[in-house]
Amino acid sequence: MPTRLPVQFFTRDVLVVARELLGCRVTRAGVTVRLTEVEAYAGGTDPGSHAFRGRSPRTEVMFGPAGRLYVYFTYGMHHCANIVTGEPGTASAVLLRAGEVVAGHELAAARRPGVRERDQARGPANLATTLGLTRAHDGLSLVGARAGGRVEPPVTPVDAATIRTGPRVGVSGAGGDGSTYPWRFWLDGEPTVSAYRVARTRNGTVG
DNA sequence: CCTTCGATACTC
DNA sequence: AGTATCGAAGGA
Repeated sequence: MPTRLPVQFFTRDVLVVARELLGCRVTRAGVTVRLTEVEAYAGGTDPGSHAFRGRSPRTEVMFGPAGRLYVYFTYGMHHCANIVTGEPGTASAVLLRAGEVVAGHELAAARRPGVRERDQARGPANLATTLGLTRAHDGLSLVGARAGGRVEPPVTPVDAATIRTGPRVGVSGAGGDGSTYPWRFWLDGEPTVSAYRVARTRNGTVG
């Protein structure tokens, strides 16, 4: 039996959970990814969070129990996956930004044909695709008996000295300076960590 | 390696 | 109108 992380792991402060998720293995739909990069979003108190402006049909899952997936659709074509954290009502979550495929390579390759193995789950939308996640899986639990996937602790413990932090990617500051907290966590030296991109606003559009 | 930029449709 | 992105194209 795999050693699945219990709901109590996720029902803690989002910054603690985000840091400890590094090196953990997420399994879903036949593919296992070892997480190398994540970001924390602190719900209603965080201008960078989708939940900052309160409840909506899209963000409903974030307000519920920990250990469930919050999957959103963005840029007209991409899905990104989060794991809900904290007590119900806090609406905090950890965005899964990148990982290394460690099992289910054939299925992963079928979902993203023609890409190098390193890039299979490099970037949040690529990771979601590799795990077969769409809006249809919003609310899917990774804990408990009815789970539709699982999260396991690292096989070999993560060396704390390799953990890095920095500003979150693509959070442009639309909510003000507060959206640039250093709440991105990654493992130094991992080739699967996504390239940092500065937020870019579309120009040339006239309303 | 780096940079810029278009695709695309949901959300508020 | 803005977006928690990606991949192609072109330059160094």
